[in-house]
Amino acid sequence: MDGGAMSEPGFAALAALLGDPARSRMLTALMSGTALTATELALQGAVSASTASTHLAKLTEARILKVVRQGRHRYFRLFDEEVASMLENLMEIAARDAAPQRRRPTPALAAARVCYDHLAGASGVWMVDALRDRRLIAGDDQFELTPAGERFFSDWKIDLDRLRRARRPLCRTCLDWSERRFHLGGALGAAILQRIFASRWARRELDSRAVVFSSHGERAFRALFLN
Amino acid sequence: MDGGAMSEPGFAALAALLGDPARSRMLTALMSGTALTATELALQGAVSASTASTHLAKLTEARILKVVRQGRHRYFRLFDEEVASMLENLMEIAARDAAPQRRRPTPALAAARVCYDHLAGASGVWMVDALRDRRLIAGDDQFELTPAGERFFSDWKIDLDRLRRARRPLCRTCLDWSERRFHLGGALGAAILQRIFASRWARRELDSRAVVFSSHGERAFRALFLN
DNA sequence: CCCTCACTTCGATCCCCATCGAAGCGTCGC
DNA sequence: GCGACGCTTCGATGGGGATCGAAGTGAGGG
Repeated sequence: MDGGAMSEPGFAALAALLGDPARSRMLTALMSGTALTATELALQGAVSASTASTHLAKLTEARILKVVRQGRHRYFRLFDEEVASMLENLMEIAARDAAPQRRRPTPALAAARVCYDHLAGASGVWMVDALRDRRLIAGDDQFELTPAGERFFSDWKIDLDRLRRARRPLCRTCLDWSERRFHLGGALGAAILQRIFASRWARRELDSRAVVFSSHGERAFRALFLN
Repeated sequence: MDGGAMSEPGFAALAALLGDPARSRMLTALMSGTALTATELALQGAVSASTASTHLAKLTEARILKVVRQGRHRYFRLFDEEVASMLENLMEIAARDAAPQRRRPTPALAAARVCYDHLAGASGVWMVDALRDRRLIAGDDQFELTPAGERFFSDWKIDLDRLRRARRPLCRTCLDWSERRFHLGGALGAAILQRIFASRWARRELDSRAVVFSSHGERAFRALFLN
């Protein structure tokens, strides 16, 4: 005998983790980008607190989630954008053959949705196009802020220095699998979405990743980049 | 009662399929882009023929694989580039936390590897850069052949008309997760790789996705685009 | 026309792991 | 401090599915 266990590709263990129904429900909930407590996730996963606990331990161990203790709560988030992106990818492929009749995701979701903590979907790639047209960002596959962009976002009350001090990259390309295009992730992408919510231009649909712009908000959002 | 079964996100079933060790070994073998018979895949998966048969039926049903009968053999392939790309993505994330010490894939693999049926890795994105520098292809996120490119590939004995007649898109961007860049997929990407092999510039490493250029082949390959 | 070969279907077995309740352990609020 | 709350650990249970060998189907080959 050669000693037993047959080698197994690295992605198998990862996929197996994602493949459990309860865990997948938890992850879907976390795709909204919000941090949730273990109890909330147990609810989302439709399992008991103890079961949820073991699931969350495994997901954290595998670096799919990260956890931060706060008082007697434990808040879980997706580990980072790359994990979020990978999940989007998986969802896209799954949706593809699950429903060959109605292909695209629900229109509302396609138009604007949150990917972890930044804007994705049609609105997300539209914004990238607009930013590049105005030369506020540059680069094809690796975005960079131009001097003009620097001024633009400072004027819009986004504290770029603070963002840069964070460990997280300022600009990051994040692939949108439904649009087959990049949108803007990273610290700046997150800050922009926060600003959009703070300005009440859009609100997050409850228990969903959809982002709904008010008609005024949409006008303001577009005007911001078009002028 | 609401009828029992708790709803489960679409990607869970997909991930569960990818999560089985035997299936993951089969899929890894198919990532080389070659079509394999059920028996060969049983060997790769290290399971009996009967077990492999049920696995392959499930993977085909889920449109992860497609099958073509040829005599008394059944040849299996990955369903399409998108599936291949999704698997690459998954591998990338899995590799990330599995081995935080040696991050990158083995240098040989990173330098040039086959992604389903076209060139990926550093060589793949290098080629895209070169093609764009010479204005043979255009477009940031959706490649298109320029008139110059049209002539170039015709001169290089690639029958573009035949490629266009195929149901498959000519140019397609395929995201390279190790390089964080696009490389060229689609019918043209596949034709280029075939040409590279036919010219003996490179050979495929056995039972691997690595593509090894000969020193002469590498010079020829680079010269082709640089001149 | 048999025999082989590639593959599938069937039936039985078995193991992994998701699941739960109960009990344990911190942390907060009073 | 004492309860209440949030979460984890433990032990026991059960079910889904991976696995195999044996038998069945169908396509070639001599």
